[in-house]
Amino acid sequence: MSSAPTQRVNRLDRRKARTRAALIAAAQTIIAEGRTNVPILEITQAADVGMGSFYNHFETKEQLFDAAIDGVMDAYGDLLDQLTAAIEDPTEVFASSFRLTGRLHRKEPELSRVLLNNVLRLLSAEDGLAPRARRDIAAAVAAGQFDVEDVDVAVAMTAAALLALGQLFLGDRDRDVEETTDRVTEDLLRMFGVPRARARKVSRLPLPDLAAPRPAD
Amino acid sequence: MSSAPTQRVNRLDRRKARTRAALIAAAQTIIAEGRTNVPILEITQAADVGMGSFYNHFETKEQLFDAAIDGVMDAYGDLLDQLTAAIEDPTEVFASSFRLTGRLHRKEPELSRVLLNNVLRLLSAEDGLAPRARRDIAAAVAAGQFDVEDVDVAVAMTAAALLALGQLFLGDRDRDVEETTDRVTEDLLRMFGVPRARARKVSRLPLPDLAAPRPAD
DNA sequence: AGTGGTTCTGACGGATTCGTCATTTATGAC
DNA sequence: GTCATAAATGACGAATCCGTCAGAACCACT
Repeated sequence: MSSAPTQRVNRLDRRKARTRAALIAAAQTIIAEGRTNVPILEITQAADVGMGSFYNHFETKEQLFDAAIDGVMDAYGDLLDQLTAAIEDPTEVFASSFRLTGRLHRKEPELSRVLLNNVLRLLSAEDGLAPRARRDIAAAVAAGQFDVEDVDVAVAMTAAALLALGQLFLGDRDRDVEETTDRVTEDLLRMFGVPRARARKVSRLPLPDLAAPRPAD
Repeated sequence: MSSAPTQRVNRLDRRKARTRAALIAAAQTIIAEGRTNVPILEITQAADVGMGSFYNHFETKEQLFDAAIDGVMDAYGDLLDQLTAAIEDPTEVFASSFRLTGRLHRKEPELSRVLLNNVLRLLSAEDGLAPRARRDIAAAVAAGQFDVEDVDVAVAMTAAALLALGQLFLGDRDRDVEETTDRVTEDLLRMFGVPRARARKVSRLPLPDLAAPRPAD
């Protein structure tokens, strides 16, 4: 991106976007704490924004929460795409994404809790991560590496496995995240028809570093 | 007056239990509709019970909901045990339970929604279905039929697969429940180390009839 | 600096919900 | 039948929460 002083247009728009972002950010931390059902006033205070501002941007709390979760999902999805951009082999892309997300349950506990507290959304085909999983799986199928009859089932099983991992780590803090995640990855790959030896190898490849995802400001 | 034989136990206790049961039953249908957040008054009215009675039995709505969900889970778990009591082979017990529960997403949509709306509880190791799954899986492992290194992982994957099924059926009403459920069952079994041929066969065996579960009165 | 448009703000009235409590009803012992 | 106890009941005051609105603050443009 070139350094263009585009501040010419919209200072007003930027102000509006800023308070909207503040609301969303506040909502994200509140969701991460599992405490939906807070009064609107508490959200606006956490966002350091006037009470009335809420209604300038959203009509209901649910609307705000939806936007907040979408934001988290999209930001994380973008990060994943970025981290796996260098990998060409479809199976490896899938495996890497899954393994990174499994590790995220420990590295980013708040993000993990957002996932767990919004399971249906994660499983649902519309939002955030599911389309990316579908894309990756479809690519592997097209390349003749996965043998799955029904991509939707595969997507659902992937999401489900992710949740299962999160729940496992939540209930047993001493569990080895890398070890467990990689083994489940291997199981998943085998479930998708990848030969045993290759499944094992792919799920043990070195991983790119997972930095903290940065929600867009 | 004249006859006082088997009137042993307190009529008072029975009255108390009855209103408690009424509250729980009302809460169950409300939960099934996905509408937590109703005022207490609405629950007591649905239960045909005085407003004040609520506080004779519970301190918070969450307490009531917890009891209600536990009740549903236990009732369904008991039903499952009953239906699979005649089967001796551990793998078949596991597969039958899973397949029955998959079908339940269509046959008992309300129960299905209870599951989906309370995912974390279903996944959690403490309550309801998870202990039974653990028991069945452990039995299959002990019999040398499952090759899983970590029973907790297997339990979590089972629960997650169940949720994935529910979500799939919710999002695509035309999807074939039996077909999809049985295929996922087969995948799960193979993931647990069951040989391909046997996995396929076991996940296609005839099933006992799934009648509507009857919560204890 | 003036003007018109946009967003921000917090206080307020109205509505909802809570939890208590005095009273009533059902039960059991005598 | 009388008394004592446990549970049920719903009306009421307290508390919470919502959504609006009138004015302040901010911004672009001339």
